[in-house]
Amino acid sequence: MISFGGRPAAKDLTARARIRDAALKHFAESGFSGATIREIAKTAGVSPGLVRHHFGSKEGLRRVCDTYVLEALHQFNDRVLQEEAPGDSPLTADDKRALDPFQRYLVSTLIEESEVAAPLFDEMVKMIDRWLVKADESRADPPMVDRTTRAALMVAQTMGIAAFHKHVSRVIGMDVLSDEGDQKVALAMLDIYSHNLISPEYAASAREGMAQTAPASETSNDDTMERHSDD
Amino acid sequence: MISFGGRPAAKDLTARARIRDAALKHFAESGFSGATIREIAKTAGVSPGLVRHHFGSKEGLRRVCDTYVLEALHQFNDRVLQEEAPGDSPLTADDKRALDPFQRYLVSTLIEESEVAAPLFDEMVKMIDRWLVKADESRADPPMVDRTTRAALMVAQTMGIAAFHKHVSRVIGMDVLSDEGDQKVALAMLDIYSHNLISPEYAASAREGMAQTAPASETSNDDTMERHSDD
DNA sequence: CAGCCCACTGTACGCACGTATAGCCAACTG
DNA sequence: CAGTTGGCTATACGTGCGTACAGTGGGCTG
Repeated sequence: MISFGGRPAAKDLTARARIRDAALKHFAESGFSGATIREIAKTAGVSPGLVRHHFGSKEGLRRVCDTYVLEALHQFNDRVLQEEAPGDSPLTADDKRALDPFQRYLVSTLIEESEVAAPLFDEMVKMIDRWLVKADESRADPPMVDRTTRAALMVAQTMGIAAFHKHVSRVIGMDVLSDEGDQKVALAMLDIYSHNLISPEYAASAREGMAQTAPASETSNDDTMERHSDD
Repeated sequence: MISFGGRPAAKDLTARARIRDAALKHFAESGFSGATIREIAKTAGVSPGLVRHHFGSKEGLRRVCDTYVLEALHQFNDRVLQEEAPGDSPLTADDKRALDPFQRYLVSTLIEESEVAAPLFDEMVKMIDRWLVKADESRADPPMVDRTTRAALMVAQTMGIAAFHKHVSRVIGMDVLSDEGDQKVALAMLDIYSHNLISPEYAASAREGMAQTAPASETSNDDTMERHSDD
């Protein structure tokens, strides 16, 4: 069982564990390519050579960190699903708090494509999908698109808040990772998800409008980034 | 005026413009640190030395690209605000399509902190905020949090879809950048934003519950990433 | 035509990185 | 006590990067 809260003092950890923890920290803050073995070793209080000794290569170290986080998320997922409908919200405040340490690592992992990025994302989709099942029960009209698509988009949206938390913090004037900011974010999410930002009537008409204008894909998707004016 | 659609043939561009376009492309795909001057020069069909000749340094090249995109977004924003309530949706399909080439660049710029990252984000917040004004008019109860906070979170969410579009595409089984996938995403967003994923009753009770458990910030936000179990 | 400017190239320097390897030292084993 | 194992360090190698700089050729100006 991977513990989220308790932990032995840093000095009591195995050098291997200290390296892994340092790597989790650096990968989360700087990404995989941005982090360096030398800095990770310095944080762990060991020599760079020892990193290679224990993990073979930087890629090997990444693999260990990835599976560690994947396992943690998987256990967390199981625990949430086991509780079986604790309320109406997808996550309690405590649950969100427990995931905080891993959020930035998840973001970095998902953006730079590693092997476990897909399983990690799918695991989160599974979580939201499960929650959408219940949410769909209390709606009158059938959903416009399948549940999985909506779940995937909501996961991407949620991770977006974590990815750009620095900008969000700056705009709202408080750190979203602090208790105060987290509460404000939670309130905002409650508000957003409990109110229709688009009226159902307009959504219906917009759907029909879309069905007319674009019944099928027509244009080729060439490299759109090379379109700019000259000087 | 920066053109979004029309562009001269690649060979007719100034070498300087070709370098800038190549940089926009590489920065968008690989990020600033991931992109290399050598590869950018190769794409532009020039020598690496010419890049330095025209832009001074890699940082100077970034600065030019940043202001270019910032200007484009600013013009786009002005144009949208000028149209004054074209409908109920924040962006039309054509508008979204016009922003597509810059989305990945925006994501990369926002994640790696550059000087214009904050202005870019703020510009987008301004867009959503403006749209929220109208959305707030047609709701009965007062919002739980200020409009700016909700706007910032919605921007982060929206950018999250762009940031993780690869994973979303994999899960939903079609490229979200294609016409087909884009339409599906648009439909899903219409559905999500036109339905209450959380009942207002639960949201209200959850708000009161939160007010009790955490009336003020109490714990310090120490480094939460160093909490793990030993081996 | 002489002189100059400037876009542009080729080569080289210094640096930081991941990686490789030889060796040290404490702990365990017979 | 001799021998071996394994955690650990120090040093060095190769590579790719941003950067620097000398040089070149075409077009403009006087």
